Amino acid sequence: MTEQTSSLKERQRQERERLILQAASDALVEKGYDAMSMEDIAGRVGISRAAIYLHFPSKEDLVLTLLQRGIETSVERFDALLAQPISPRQKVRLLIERSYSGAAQPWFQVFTAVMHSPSFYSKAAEKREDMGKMWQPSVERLTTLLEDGKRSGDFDPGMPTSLMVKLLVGVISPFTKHAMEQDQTPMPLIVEWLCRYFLKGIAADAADATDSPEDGATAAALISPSG
Amino acid sequence: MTEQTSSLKERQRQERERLILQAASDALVEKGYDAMSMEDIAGRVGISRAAIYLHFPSKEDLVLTLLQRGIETSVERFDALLAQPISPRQKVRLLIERSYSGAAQPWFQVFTAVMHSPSFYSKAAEKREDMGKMWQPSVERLTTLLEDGKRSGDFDPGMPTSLMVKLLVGVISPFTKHAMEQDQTPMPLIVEWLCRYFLKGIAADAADATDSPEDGATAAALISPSG
Amino acid sequence: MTEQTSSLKERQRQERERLILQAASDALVEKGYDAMSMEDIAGRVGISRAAIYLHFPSKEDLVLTLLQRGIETSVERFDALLAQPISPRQKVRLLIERSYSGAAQPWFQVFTAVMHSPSFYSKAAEKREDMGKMWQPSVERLTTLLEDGKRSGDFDPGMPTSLMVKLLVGVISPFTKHAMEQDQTPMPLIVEWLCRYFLKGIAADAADATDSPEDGATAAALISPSG
Amino acid sequence: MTEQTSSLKERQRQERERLILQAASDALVEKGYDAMSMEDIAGRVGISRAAIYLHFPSKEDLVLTLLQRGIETSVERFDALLAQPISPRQKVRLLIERSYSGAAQPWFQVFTAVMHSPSFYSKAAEKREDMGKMWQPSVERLTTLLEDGKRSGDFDPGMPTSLMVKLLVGVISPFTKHAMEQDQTPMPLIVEWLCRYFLKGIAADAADATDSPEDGATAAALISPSG
DNA sequence: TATGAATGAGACTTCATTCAT
DNA sequence: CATGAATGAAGTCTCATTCAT
Repeated sequence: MTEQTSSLKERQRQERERLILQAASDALVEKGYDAMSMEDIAGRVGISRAAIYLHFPSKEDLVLTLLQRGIETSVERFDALLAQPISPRQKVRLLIERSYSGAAQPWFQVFTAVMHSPSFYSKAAEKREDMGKMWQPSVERLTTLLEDGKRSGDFDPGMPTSLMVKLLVGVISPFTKHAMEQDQTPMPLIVEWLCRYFLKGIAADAADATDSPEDGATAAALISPSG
Repeated sequence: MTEQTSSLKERQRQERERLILQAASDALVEKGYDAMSMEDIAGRVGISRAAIYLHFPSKEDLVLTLLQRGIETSVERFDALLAQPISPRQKVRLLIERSYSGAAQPWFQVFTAVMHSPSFYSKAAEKREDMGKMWQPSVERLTTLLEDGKRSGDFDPGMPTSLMVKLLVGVISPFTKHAMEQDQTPMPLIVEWLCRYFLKGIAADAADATDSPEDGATAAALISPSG
Repeated sequence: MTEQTSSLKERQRQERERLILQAASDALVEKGYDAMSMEDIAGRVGISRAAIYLHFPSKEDLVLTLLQRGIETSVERFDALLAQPISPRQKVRLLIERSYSGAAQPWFQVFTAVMHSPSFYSKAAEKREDMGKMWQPSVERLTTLLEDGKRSGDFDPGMPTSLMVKLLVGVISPFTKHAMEQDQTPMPLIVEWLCRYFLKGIAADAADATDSPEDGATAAALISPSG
Repeated sequence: MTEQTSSLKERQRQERERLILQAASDALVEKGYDAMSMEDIAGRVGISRAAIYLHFPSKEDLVLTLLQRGIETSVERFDALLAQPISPRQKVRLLIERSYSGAAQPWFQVFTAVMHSPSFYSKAAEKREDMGKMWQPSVERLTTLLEDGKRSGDFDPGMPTSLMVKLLVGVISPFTKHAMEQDQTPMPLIVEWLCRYFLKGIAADAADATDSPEDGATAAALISPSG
């Protein structure tokens, strides 16, 4: 019986925790890390500030947990996508399209909101060695995807994969999304153009489609002829 | 003589003001709007908090001024660049390269830092109608540049220019810069790859280099066949 | 049980609030609105500044509440006095005597202290339409009292009641009280003389006890012969 | 020559001082002591804050001087009035009427404004033994006037003169004036009624017009039968 | 467990006052 | 003589966090 009770309580506890994280997520996206107060969160959940501390030891840890949960979810979705029997180009397309669909990952917005808050970033850096490690799993998946594409001849094998990853992240980042949403162009078109843009940008050069000799002459020398 | 005196004092005053703005700029990039305190700024300059108020009526106005000054400077540099007798592709290259050079526009970082602070953004929105209007002049210049490139056949005439502008801004944004700086690749190479990436991404399609029929079949239909 | 608990907490809360208001009252009378700091109040109660904000959203609201509570109490006492089966003259006497008794209404002092603070007055005017409306109920009672006296032949029916009210308020105002307390004369005597002064001052003229023709000749013409 | 120069400079200096005092007077009446800032004064005169300190060592002293000058002027006017060959009743009338005339003594408003600022009052009390001494000359004149009236049979010889003085001061105080100005009654009528009120209030009792035995029975016993 | 109460630290801002020029 | 510049002290208010109930 104790077990059942405990289990029930535990479930309630986790539900509470989920609600808090959800509220924090909303508040974070809406106000940013600094401007978000514990009262904001408590108010949305309908509990007292103090109750939050029964689940998380500090505002900082609360947000850190939020990120971790988000990443876990995100990685699962990544894996599902990557497991599909389609070409790397198609996978990239799906990834971008999904990022711009309405029900997209709110966690990504959270992540970005937090990344842009130096006051959190510096604090967190002290506590957990490197927040960047949370990226790791996602980055690994993207890396695999893009290298698959290189091998299949879709993507330029000369471009460092780490750069490609960052560029892809840039395309699907909520910051870019936010910027695009301001545009008059209908969203489906925007997404289509984004896909084209990114895919062309990292595509393997068709034949010798290098920049014409006039521009980038010097800089281009830095890169071994991409053939 | 009074003129000289006045001029001297005025120069000193402006110098002080410049120092304050510089300090604010640094603090802003380092800590973000909310976490930056007036004491942070005063400390860097070596004056008292109260002294700042001799130059700016509030923290908010100080940052607003910072943005305006930055934009003015930025637009001038834009114009100088655009006036050069080189191709649009070359101009875009220069623009990107310059953004990643050491002495690049810190104002851009400031702008981005501020854009990511909802607490400032909302306050400022009340005061000055639309902070977005400060972007206008820069956006206009980029628009002209990119449309020139379309006419010269360098850039894809099918892609909406407003999208191109946003993509270019994304490439030279301090957020992207920050991400790139984490990469192991030497900076000059990164920049070269960035240029290629962007220019290829928005390039006019060579012949019929559309996506192979397999991918984007549906979505591509949204865009009139680029042939 | 929960009810009792709630009731207990609520009672404690109200007690705290009362203590804060009391302290604010003292500080206000002693220092005036501007010079009174939240620290002054907190210190008297033995709590921290921040604790005050758990009860009142701002200094201004705290004082506003103080006034409202005071008026409510005051009006109740007015009503009790006016309900007594004595003549209007007697009621006026009682009113004055009570104002000068030791345990007199401190709220009146508060009110006056606040009325003399332009900085509060202007702020409050913005918030609540007209602070003068808080006077209304008290003024109405005094008006009724004095008009009763006119009808009973005790008071001069020629003098505008609104003037009488203001004169009576003047007599019982803490400013007058403060002045009187500086006098050497024993307080009971002072009060007796005050009563006589006021009652004679507003008394219906016995017979034709108008000013002798010599003085006020011109001005007196303004007032229709009080017969 | 030095003398003339000195004299000229001295005159200019005094003129400046006068302007400062005038500005302070205005600001004081408008904002009260605490809310009035040195910048308020400097701004009205068109000089810098620092310049004020060339004439007065502190805000406190500035206001103290303001009071002294005001009293000096006031006493002169008192003397002129008292020297007139009219009855005490007439003199009181004139005094009241003048207090309510448009060009009345602004210094009185200043005095009251200051009296109502405990923060100034307490500070000043520390510096100059007793601010009350500044009243002295004025009080002496009023005392003389009222005792003359007692001797002439106009005023009640039983009422302590010091009380009469305070009551008279109350009638002509700017606080009363302010209250009266809120009334609908035309000002000339108000003034006439005020005169009547005060004169009747302190008048010698016609015959035995004591309060009817019912009221004030006990208290009245305190005062020796006014016959 | 959950909460109301409490607080210390710190934020922005104001202001009387001083001083070098 | 007058001023712009500077500041220290103080004031109002916010917030993450703790703790007794």
